[in-house]
Amino acid sequence: MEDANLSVGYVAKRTGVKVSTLHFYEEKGLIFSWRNHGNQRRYKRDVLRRISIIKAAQRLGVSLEVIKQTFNELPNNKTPDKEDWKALSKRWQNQLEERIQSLIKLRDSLDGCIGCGCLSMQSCPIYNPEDALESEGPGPVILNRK
Amino acid sequence: MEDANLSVGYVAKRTGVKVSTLHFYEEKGLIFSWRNHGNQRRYKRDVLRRISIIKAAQRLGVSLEVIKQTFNELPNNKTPDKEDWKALSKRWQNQLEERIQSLIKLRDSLDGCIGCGCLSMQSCPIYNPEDALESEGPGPVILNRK
DNA sequence: TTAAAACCTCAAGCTAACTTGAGGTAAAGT
DNA sequence: ACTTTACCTCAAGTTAGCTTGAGGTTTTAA
Repeated sequence: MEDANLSVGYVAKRTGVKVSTLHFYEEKGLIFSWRNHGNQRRYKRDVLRRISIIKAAQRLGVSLEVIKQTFNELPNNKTPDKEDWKALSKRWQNQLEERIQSLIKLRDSLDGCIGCGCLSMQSCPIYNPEDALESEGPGPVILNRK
Repeated sequence: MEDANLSVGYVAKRTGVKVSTLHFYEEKGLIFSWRNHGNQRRYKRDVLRRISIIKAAQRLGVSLEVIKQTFNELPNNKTPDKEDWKALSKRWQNQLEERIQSLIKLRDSLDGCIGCGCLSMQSCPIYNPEDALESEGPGPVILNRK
């Protein structure tokens, strides 16, 4: 009963993502399936958790590429269990923290700059990324709307 | 001397953006130029400030579309002066603040979730956007790298 | 048994913010 | 005068993360 074979439509309904997204994730190597007699995708139940993790990580600002790499680091590319998720989320939490700090820095520079209005390309802290904000940093922060 | 006619190459060098980007901004209606005898672009000096503002706003997470709209709201689509910039940056600072708060909320949920590991699609706060994070919210946070 | 619902593949489209390239003209340096 | 550098236009390509559509097959429900 535990390694049930779930259809793509069922998985879509349960996770709230579209069927096309599941196809897409599979193509990208983020999830896996086998085919039934009539060439239709079938999934193990753990795909649900895998997708939860993908979605959670995305909300933390982690790209699909990085998520995939992370999965690959787990023995046998297994779906992260409780302990794994603990480690992953700690790691991503740190990156989140860095991004928050960057934004706070930016907000504070802005405080200083409002009223100055110089916007000198050479010295304005709003314009200039010198302050580690972009230097090698954590990459784009993206919270997807909708 | 003040409304000098600057070449596209000069403006590119001074602002650190590529010539193709200047073409692009012009096409999008973010900056303006006239042509010399030989059909080459010429800019007023204030284009430098305009580009500074575009870049600054982008770092605050404002899209080109919104930047353009904002410029359009200024009388005669003039380049924002010190006072204008004060108002604009205040406005954008608020949006920045909201994004920071969203991320902090997310970080804190994460704190609670690490160790729990449930990731229930139905109840996990990391997965679920219920907490105003996505609801109509401030839109995508994007810090462009490079 | 038949019709609707679900599934399949593959190609192309979407958004943002640009970049690259081809093919040609103008301006500047020697 | 000649050559290099700068500039021009227009079309197409790039990245991420998907979505849409066409044309066809399989499953399921009545």
